[in-house]
Amino acid sequence: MSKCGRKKYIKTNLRQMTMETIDSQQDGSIPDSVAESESAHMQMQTGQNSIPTLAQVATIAEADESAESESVIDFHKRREILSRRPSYRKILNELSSDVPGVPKIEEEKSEEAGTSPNISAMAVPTSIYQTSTGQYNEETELAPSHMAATTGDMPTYQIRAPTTALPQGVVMAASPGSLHSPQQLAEEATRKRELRLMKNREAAKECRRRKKEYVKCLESRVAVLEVQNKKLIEELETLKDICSPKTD
DNA sequence: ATATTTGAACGTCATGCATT
DNA sequence: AATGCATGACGTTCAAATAT
Repeated sequence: MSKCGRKKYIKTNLRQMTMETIDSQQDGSIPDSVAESESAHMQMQTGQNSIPTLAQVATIAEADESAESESVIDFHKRREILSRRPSYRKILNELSSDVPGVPKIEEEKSEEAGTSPNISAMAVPTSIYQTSTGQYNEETELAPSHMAATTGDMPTYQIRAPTTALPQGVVMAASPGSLHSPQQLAEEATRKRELRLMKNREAAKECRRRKKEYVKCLESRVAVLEVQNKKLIEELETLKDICSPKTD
């Protein structure tokens, strides 16, 4: 790891979560139906009635850096506090059913249908790593250990078992029953894992795309409502003037 | 000019939910 | 119950913006 220290990540996440907290608590900044469905959904799913406060998050961040023996407990505490938030797609679709002007996030079935059946046969080399700029590098097999999140240490790196045992893009059609040797079983497990990761990778991309769409949608709705609000205020002022003319 | 911060995007894991 | 999908959370990387 070069310039990215762990504190930075905590800080970054803290900032993000703070913004979320502020956003969700601002009066009027979120349409009521959204806010209601968010909180309702949150309670339904997690049994919690509040979003973590800044102080809570800060405490968590500090606790994260404390003694190693407490790290597992901290991790679970943190998990509980940072529990799942309501699905934005659900919120938007609920919103759109209430408000005719709000478009639904569509499923893009045509695209999905084109890709998913062939996904297992896609020849994506798993030893290639795509950078954020879109270029592909040879993967160095250095993967961040997720235990780093629980220990509070600098992220440790573990050497991954090379995933190049199989020719990538070649999907073996062996049924589980035909696998005998431990090596074959291991290969099958690796293949399944790679397939799962690839599918999840694609799902995550799609999910982010939808999320961006959702955010854009909300932003445009805010813009529309602001204009509407302004007009109504102006109208109110005009009516006030008419009803109570100045007697000078 | 260099260091630091910030924001966006990514891959992976964990988990809730719907379907089979 | 098993399975697959969708998505929140997390850690990581990179580039642009900002501070020194």
